Amino acid sequence: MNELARPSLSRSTEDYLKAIYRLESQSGAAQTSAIAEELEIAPPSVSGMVKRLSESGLIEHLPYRGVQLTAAGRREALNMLRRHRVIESYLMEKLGYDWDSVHEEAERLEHAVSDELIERMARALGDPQYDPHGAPIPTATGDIEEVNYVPMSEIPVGGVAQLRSVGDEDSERLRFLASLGLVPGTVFTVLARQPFKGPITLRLQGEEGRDEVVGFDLAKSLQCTRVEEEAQR
Amino acid sequence: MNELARPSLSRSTEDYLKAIYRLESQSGAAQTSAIAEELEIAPPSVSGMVKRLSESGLIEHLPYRGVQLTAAGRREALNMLRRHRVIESYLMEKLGYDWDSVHEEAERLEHAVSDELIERMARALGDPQYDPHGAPIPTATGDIEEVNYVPMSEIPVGGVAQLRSVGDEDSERLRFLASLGLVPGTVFTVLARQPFKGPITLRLQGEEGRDEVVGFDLAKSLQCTRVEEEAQR
DNA sequence: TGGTAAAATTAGGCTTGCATAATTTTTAGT
DNA sequence: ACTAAAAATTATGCAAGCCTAATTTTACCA
Repeated sequence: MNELARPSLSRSTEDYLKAIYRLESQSGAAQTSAIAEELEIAPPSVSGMVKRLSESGLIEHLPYRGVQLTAAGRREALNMLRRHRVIESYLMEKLGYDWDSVHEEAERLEHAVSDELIERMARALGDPQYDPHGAPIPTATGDIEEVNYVPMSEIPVGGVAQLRSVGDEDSERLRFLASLGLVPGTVFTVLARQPFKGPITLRLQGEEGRDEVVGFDLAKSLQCTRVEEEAQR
Repeated sequence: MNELARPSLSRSTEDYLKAIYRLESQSGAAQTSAIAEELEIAPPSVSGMVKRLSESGLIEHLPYRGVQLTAAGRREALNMLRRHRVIESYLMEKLGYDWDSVHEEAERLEHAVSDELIERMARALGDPQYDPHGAPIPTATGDIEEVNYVPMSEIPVGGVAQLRSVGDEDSERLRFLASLGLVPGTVFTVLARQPFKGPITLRLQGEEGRDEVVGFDLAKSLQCTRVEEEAQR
């Protein structure tokens, strides 16, 4: 309620909340070891921090069971997500950053900017709903669009889909995707799928004759929406 | 020489270097107690940090005598100054901040931005030489313009001068200055000076009939250059 | 030159956030 | 149900940075 009295969380705290949010979204729960791996920190360090976070009322901790964000914790996590994604959008749009290099810069800036600066950046961009990697940007009030994407790895042969979201963390991976023509918005048809988690062959729309092959694991991380077939004819 | 291998200083370290640089510029030397006052930290804490900084080769410490930046320390301090001033310029120019509110935001951001982002911001602004408060911006190579300003408090009655630099830290003070029409670039004539550190009366150029009175202490902090009299006739 | 005030440092303590080693709890397989 | 492996926690310890209280050094003045 009180917008002013933000005790301002530590950088570490903010990173923990982000990691827990991500784990909760992906797998429903956040285990100590998973947090440790996300943050590249030893598990006992996580145990210690979890105690502090739960004493601050940002998470709820069931010992030996895992951790959940409280409403307050989720609010902070979404705020960080907003910061990160607005910053990425701003750096690309206004300062000429490449999509494979914004993440690192945003990772540092998100802890330093004020809410006011974020709102000014967002306004300067026309309040975008998605960041350059296709991820939805939470609103200033802490709402985030529920996305219902399907991984490219699950689209059957003959299926037509549009790439929506690619994740922003690995810049080499992003450069590779760009070299394949795979950016948010790209529409493609699945031409073939090898069994045993084998590669997937795509035909990209609008680039006559451009076929590309994508490994299964990579395809699993590419979030897509199905497209009506007739729209492609 | 190696641009990549920056161990990246802590926020605290960066603040100490900035404070020491400022004190060296002003009074030639930096004493423990002066650093403590600048940073609003207890003197023994400064003693402790001074030991660490001098072990890192950023400052030279003569016990009980004071502290001096090494070449490496000065380089870092100037880099921080550049960051701060480029950020202030950018926030005002591109994101609509007021000149009395940029300082606080820059104070946090300067520790988080990369050199690359600073260069991109500077380029987007056309590589400005001065920040919005009139302070010279060090170059990316660590050179800073030697300014030779005279405090408004030392300009004799009848003297004509141009306000150059006002300092950026106190936002109330900045709002007050703006309300008097005193911003970098303002040209004025000293109409009267009371003795015993009394107030100074100015006539502002170009705003017919606008006379303002400024207290001595405030005038002492307003850096000006003298203007040829005939240029004003 | 002695004595005191100011400045600086040392001594000792606290919190945050990390680590490793040891221990406890949970999970899963037979 | 028992037991080994996996997961989590507790026990300790460390560095950075801050604090207050006590001590040392320097500076200045009569």
